[in-house]
Amino acid sequence: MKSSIETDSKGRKKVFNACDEPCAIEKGMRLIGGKWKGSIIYHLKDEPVRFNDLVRLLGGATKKMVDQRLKELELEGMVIRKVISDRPVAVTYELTEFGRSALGILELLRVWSESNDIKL
Amino acid sequence: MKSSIETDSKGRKKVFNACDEPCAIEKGMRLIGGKWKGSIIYHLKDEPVRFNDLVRLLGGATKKMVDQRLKELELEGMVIRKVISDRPVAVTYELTEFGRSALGILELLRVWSESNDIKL
DNA sequence: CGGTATCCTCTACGATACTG
DNA sequence: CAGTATCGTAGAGGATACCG
Repeated sequence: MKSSIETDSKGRKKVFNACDEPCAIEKGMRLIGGKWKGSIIYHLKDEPVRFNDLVRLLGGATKKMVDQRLKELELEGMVIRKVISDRPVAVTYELTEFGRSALGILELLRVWSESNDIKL
Repeated sequence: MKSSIETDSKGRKKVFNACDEPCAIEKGMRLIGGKWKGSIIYHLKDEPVRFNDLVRLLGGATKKMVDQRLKELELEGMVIRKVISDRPVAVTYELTEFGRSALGILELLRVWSESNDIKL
């Protein structure tokens, strides 16, 4: 098990441990966890979707949130942004192959989550 | 699509939309997402584990964090706390059937996450 | 339409010390 | 050993307004 120690500006220490198996889970969670992220990917499963449509589909997320998540997803290589036309401006987002490879997990999660009703 | 509006103490409004499919994903994420939660469940997959062992296994999580997550997991019915002995105090945590039912998702997530190396 | 820019709040996470 | 208590901070999330 590797570990590293960093010291912040106030001289406080932070320990980063690199355990292997479970950290793969933490890492994966960072990719598809986080608010709205999984939902966004799931909404793109069938076809490209335009920005404002996505905002509406998510129902409750602000533009800013969706925008942020989309940028993360783009950086991670899960989503591609495409400009369809200027004047009027039109942009769509679609999944990459990598993004598509996450759908299995999300589908499983969705089914599992629906099959039992935990209140919050 | 149902939606509700709440007003907080400062008179600010919050809109809660109840979309169906993707919200199942958000709901599921609340159960197994969140820092360390997935990892904790995954560490309990084979056998009951004692509190401090869990803390060590996670490598990097503080007692407080582990304690908090375990309490959430207990409330959600995914984990059971068992007092093995007093003097010396010994407690173990193990998965319920429900908790076990989440292992498939986590295993899939782990494999997926390991099979591609996204930095951060 | 597809975003930015601002501002604000709350809570999640963490370091550390202490207890039965 | 298995927690609780305290205190602190960064940043995630959100309401709202504005822009090309």
